[in-house]
Parts: sequence; structure tokens; C-alpha cells
Amino acid sequence: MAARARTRVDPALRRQLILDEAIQLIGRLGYHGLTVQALAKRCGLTNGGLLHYFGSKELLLVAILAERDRREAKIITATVQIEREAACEEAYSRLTVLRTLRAIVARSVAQPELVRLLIVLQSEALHPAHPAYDYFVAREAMVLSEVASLLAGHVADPRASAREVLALLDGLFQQWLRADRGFDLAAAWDHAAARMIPGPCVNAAPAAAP
Amino acid sequence: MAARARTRVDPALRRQLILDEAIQLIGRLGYHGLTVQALAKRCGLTNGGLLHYFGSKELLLVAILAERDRREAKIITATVQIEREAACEEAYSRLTVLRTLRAIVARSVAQPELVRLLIVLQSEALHPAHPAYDYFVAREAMVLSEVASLLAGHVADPRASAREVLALLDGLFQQWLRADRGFDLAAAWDHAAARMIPGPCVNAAPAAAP
Amino acid sequence: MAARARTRVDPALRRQLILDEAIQLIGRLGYHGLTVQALAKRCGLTNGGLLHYFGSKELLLVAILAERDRREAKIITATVQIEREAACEEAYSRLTVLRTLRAIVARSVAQPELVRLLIVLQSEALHPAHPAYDYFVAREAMVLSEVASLLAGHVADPRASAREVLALLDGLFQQWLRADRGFDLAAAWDHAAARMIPGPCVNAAPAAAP
Amino acid sequence: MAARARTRVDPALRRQLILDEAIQLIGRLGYHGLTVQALAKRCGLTNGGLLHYFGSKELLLVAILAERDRREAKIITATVQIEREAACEEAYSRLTVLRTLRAIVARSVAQPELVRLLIVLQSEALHPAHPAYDYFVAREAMVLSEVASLLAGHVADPRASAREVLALLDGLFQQWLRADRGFDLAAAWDHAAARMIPGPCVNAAPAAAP
DNA sequence: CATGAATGAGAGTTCATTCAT
DNA sequence: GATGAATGAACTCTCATTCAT
Repeated sequence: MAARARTRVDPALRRQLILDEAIQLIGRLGYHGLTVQALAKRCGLTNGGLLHYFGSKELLLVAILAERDRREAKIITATVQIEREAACEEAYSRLTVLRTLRAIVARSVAQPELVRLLIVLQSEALHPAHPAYDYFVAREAMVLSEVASLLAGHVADPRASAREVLALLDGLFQQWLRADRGFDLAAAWDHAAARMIPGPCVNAAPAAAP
Repeated sequence: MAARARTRVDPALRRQLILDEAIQLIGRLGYHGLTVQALAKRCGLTNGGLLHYFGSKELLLVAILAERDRREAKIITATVQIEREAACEEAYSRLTVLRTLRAIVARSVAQPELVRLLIVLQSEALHPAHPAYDYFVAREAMVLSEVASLLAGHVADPRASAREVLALLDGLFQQWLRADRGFDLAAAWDHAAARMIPGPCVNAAPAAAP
Repeated sequence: MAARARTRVDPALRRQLILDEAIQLIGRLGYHGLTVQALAKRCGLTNGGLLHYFGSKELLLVAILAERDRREAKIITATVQIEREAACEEAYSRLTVLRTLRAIVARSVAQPELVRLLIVLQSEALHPAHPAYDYFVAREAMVLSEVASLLAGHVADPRASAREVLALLDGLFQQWLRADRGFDLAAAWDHAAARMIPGPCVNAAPAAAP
Repeated sequence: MAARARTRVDPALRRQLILDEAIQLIGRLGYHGLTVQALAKRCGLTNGGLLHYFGSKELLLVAILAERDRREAKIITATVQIEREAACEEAYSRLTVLRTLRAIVARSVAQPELVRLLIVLQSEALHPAHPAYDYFVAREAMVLSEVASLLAGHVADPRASAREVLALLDGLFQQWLRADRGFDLAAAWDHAAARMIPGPCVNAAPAAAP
């Protein structure tokens, strides 16, 4: 009764609030573990009220993935731009590549909910019947080629190295989450990246030749 | 009624059959996606009949994890023993370490169902409320220290490198499954491992030759 | 599908209807014999629809007990008030006490469903694990002390007599129900009450001595 | 395995053990609350093993009721005989009647499991669909007439007084069980019986007036 | 815009019972 | 005589969804 006097919330804002909560919940429980009712309760509205915004649970997932893209893009493009400008280069030098990847990791660390969503959903969606399966197949292809082009010129097989960079990132993210963010992810990444993308000094003089 | 004439199956064998099917199903759908009914139907009995063997869905999971341990242990111990004997060494040389890890990957490739179970369940169980959470926390700690001790003497920071090896493995496994085993996982691993565990001479001049 | 056009029922009314049916069913079958499904069907909705109102079977029981309290209170307070006013007394005379108890019995006879609920549930709840155990322990304590205070001044040991009044009532109720209300409960009560609460002449002069 | 060496138990003894356990369980949970599995486990055999002895749950109930009769008869006949012999009377004097009833109560107190079975089952079986319904209808009729004949000559309306005696007994038994036998049932009975079956001095001349 | 009633399907689990061994 | 596998039906409860209000 008293709660009935709840102030009318701006629909766009409410939508955003729902997405925020959904990202957190789905990042913890996965898509199958998320229930519309649980999410609705968290957002302070009812079952049906929530579906008013998204139509169905699956459409909610679509919206979540789109939101995820937006947030990730914000991280990536900002990072790439900054690093590039800082380097004032035409192409990417090895140092710029490392700095870029490191910056992406650093920004991810600042948004663990986003990381969690990615890691949890990505594995759950390994099955072709999962509603996010196509999304993650497409995303992987895209990210792989992006990283490969970033690494081009610095490694012998950019495609293979891109796979490794991605695998390493995902694996470390997962360990980091399981440890409840209990170790320095950025440091761990640096340690690994130095090896994955070897500089001239690392593999001594001869390596610089090719 | 007609099905009543079903031939009596040896209980131990039936248990094994159930576990086999369960590993496949849970590897595709996750624990939350698995339904007792679906599994029972696959095994040709009713859900009540299945629970006669395992008591509850959660106890079934426990049995599955135990079975997973058994199979993984079979891979690991066999591999380690073989490589060690082949090398006739006191301690592990770098080559033996690489051979060992490669052999583990090769054997995993031969048992994709086991890999799938690991990858899917491990991510789903990131949440502390998941019934397999404790299991995977413990497993990670164990595997990390095992790999670290394997790497000792060959890398500057065995613990950090162990993390990387594990992360890389998990990440590559996941990509491999998403691609429906559409690339050569062993080769991808070799490519990465050579960098992760650098030998003094490896990325020197001779390495450029091949 | 056809049933979909069912006219919308006022929620408060529907709740009341469910409670009515529940009291009847539970009075016949006990709590353990009641099934949500059977009750729901009686009320013309699905079991999920019914649980929408009460949350769970146990919470339904709580609601039933509360409703029972309300109805019983209505009987008791009305009776007590009426008899008291009729008697225009300060304290209760023996006659007023008898009239009060008799009126309670008479009103109970008019609501056999309520009696049945009490008798059946009360026995089933003798076991401490029963969800209504605490309720009936508390109720007995309360009723015992109420009756005792009613009898105070008219019997030597009000507490013991209260026990007897209660025991007699419960026992007669049960016989009455087993006989499918086939004898005059009010008359049976009168016959007994005259003995349980003896009049002034009975404990006449000699009784006054102690 | 080790338990497999369980010594073969004499069937008749085993049957008795099962009945003992069943009386306890059903006295706590009622017939609907009793599960064959729970009883079997308590008796140290399996589901099917137990049904070997009784055929079905309902036939088990029949056996339990027969056993209950046997035990009750042992109490009653022994008591009646003893009291009668002690009194050396042709008919029952008031004192003998009181002594007899009191002895029955005293012996019941010594066998609370039997009392519990009666009280719990008797209420649960108020419903005509209950498998013990007919049994308790018949028992009540029998006991009523027995008590009535016992009271004949001592009260004005033996049938009505028999009802009261029975009601009082049942009601007190129930309170006694709910209090976990926390008061002196025999004393409570004595207090009540003195009133229910008034001696010559008690309902002296004046009492007849009203 | 949002509620809350209601559905229909399906979840895991339990139960009495049957039957081959 | 007794086990243990297995069934089929029932149970409580939860879910995503629909829709009148």
C-alpha cells in the first residue's frame, strides 16, 4: 500500500537499471540460472512489469548482450585511441601493442561485472542451442581478427598469437574471478604478455633480424 | 508395459552408462541445464529409477566429479610416467616438461567429452553457491601447484607461469570447443608452449631456421 | 482454452473461498492428506495459481489457522459478552458459567467444519515435527487458562477442572463427528457439565467447611 | 558387505519387531505419515523385504490394529479380572468400577506407545475413506457398550455416562501426550472420575433437586 | 506504465508397489 | 526369505509467459 506511492521512474532510466541488475545476476548465475522473477524483485517491480520492457527472457538477453557490446566498445575504442595518440605512430609499435592490451586489462579490472558476464555467459553458450551461441561465435571471430591485426608485424603467426592472447586473457579472467579478484590481474597479464609478444631484446640480437 | 520385458542390466554397468551419458549431457548443458528426466530417458529408465542409483541430482554431480577425477588422473599419471621413463632423468628437463604437457593436451583431444565437462562446469561453478564451487576451487589450487612444481627450475616464477599455462590451456580448450574442434589444438598448444616456457636456445638464432 | 474466459474473481473473495475449501478438506484429510492440487481443483484454479495466494502449503496452513482463530474468537467473544450481559453480574455465577459453555457448544454445533478442523488437526499435530505443533501447544495453554479463570470460585481446583472440561469437549466432539453428528451434542454436553461443575447444593454445607 | 552377514532372524520374531516399530512410527506420524521405506530402514531391512511380511501398507495397518487389540485386551481383561476377584462381588460396586477404570488408566500410562497409536490413528480415521475408519467405528460402539454395562446401576443414564467417560479419557490422553506426559495422568483421571461417577453421598438428596 | 492473477509446463523428489534374482 | 532395481504416479514448488485491469 505504502509502496504503491512509488515515484514514477523515467522509463529509459528504469531500463538501464534493469540492465545493470541483469548483468550482475546473469554474471553470477548464467542465463539458465537467472529467473525473471528474481531480477524483477531486485529491480523493485513485478514479473510482468519487467517483461513490459523486454518482451521475453530471451529478448532481455539480447538487450544485455547489446549493452555489453556498448560497454566493451567504450573500453576498447577509448583505449586504442589513447594509446595510439600517445604513440603518435602510423603503425603500432610493439610497445604500443603491449600498452594497449595492458590498458584493456586494466580497464576490465575496473569493471569486474562486465568480465564476469563475459566469462560466465561465454562458456554457458558453448552449446549451439544456447540463445547466445551465435553471438559468441561471431564475437570470437571478430576479436580474433582484431587482435591478429594488432599483432601483425610483431609475431610470426598473428592469427595463432591472437588465439593465445585471447585464451590467456579468458583463462586469467576466470582464475581471477574464482579467486574473488584475489590477485593482481594486471601484473599477471604483464608477466604473460612479455612472453607472448616477444620484443627484440627478449629474444636477443638475432631475433631482431627477421 | 511392453517395455517391462527389458532385459536386466548389470547394476555396475548401468551406473557406468548413466555416468557416461551424464558427462556428455552436463558437458553440453551445464549442471543447471541438465534435467534428471532427460538423462533418465537417455539411459532408458525413469527419473525415479535413476535416482535409485544416486539419491539426488546433487549427489549425481558428486559422482560425476569423482568419475572425472578418475579419468583425468588416468590421463595425467600415465602421461607423466611415460615421459619420465622415456627421458631417463632425475629431474625434469625442459624438453620433458614440454613433452609432458603436450602429451596431456594430446590425450585430452582424444577425450573431448571430458574437456567439455571441465570447461562448462568450471565456469558455471564460478559462483560460490554452485554445488561444484568448492570442488573447482580445490582442483585449481592442486593443479596450479602441480604445474608449478613441474616448471620449477625452468622459469623464473613457477607459480605465475603455472597460472599462465593453465589459463592458456583453458582458453584454448574453450575456443577449440566453440569451433567444434575445428582447429588443431595440439599444434596451437605447441606454438604457445614454446613461448611460455622459453628455453635458452629456443628463440635464439637456430629457432629462426625452421 | 475455453476455460480461459473464466470471469475474473475478486482476489479477496477468492482468497476467502480458498480458505473455506481448505478448512473443509483439511478437516477431512488432515494436513498430510491435503494436496495443493486437490484444493486448487476444488477452487477452480491450478495449483500454481493457488500458491500465488499463499506461497506454500505450509503458509497456507498458517493462513488457515489464523482464519480458524478469527472464527473461534467470533464464537467465544460473542458468547461471553451475551451471557455476561444477560446475567448482569460482576463475577460469573455458576449458572452463567454453564450457560456460557453451553452456548459455545451450541455455536460449535452450528459450524461443524470448524470443529472438524480443530479435532483432526489437533491430533495430527501431536508430533513436534508437525507444522502446527507449536500452534496447538500455545492454544491449549491459552484455552486452559481461560477456562480455569472462568471456573475460578466454582470448583476446588480450577486448573484441573479446566483440563477436564477441555478433555470432555474434545472427546465428545470427536465422537460426534465419528457418528456423523448423529447424536445431540448439546444435550450430551449438558449432561456432563452438570457433573463437572457441580452446583451450590452439591458442595453445599459440607463442601464449604474445607 | 559386512552387513550381509546379518544373522537370519526368526520370521515370527521379525514380524513382531516390525509391528513394534510400526506402532511407534504410526503413533507419531499417523498412517499417512508412515512410509514403508522409513519403517523398513528402522527394522534393518529393505522396502520389498518388509512387504514380504505384510503384502501391502494397508495390510500392515490391519496387522497393527489386530496387534493393538491384543495388547489392549491384555490390559482390560487382566484389570477387570483382578479387580473383580479382589472385590468378590456378583455385580460391580461403585468402588470396583472406579478401581477398574483407574487400573486401566494406570496400565495405559505404562504403555504410552499404545495410547499414542490409539489417539493419533483414531482422529486420522474420522474420515470414512480412511482404511481404519470402520475399525474405529466398531471399536467405539463396543467400548461404549462395555463401559455402559460397567456403569449400569451406578448412574442414571449409563450410555450417556459411558460417552463421557470415553470422551474424558481420550481428551486427557491427548493433553497428556501433547505435554509429553508432563503431568500425572492417573491423578487427573481420579479427580475427574470422582465427579463423573458420583457416589451415594455426593449426589445426596439436594443434588436431585435441580 | 505496471500490477497481480493465472496458466501450463516442468522441475526434483518421494512413494507404494512389483518382480527378477 | 530377502534384496535391490525399477516403475508410474503423485507430490510441492518454480518457471516464463499472458492478460485483464
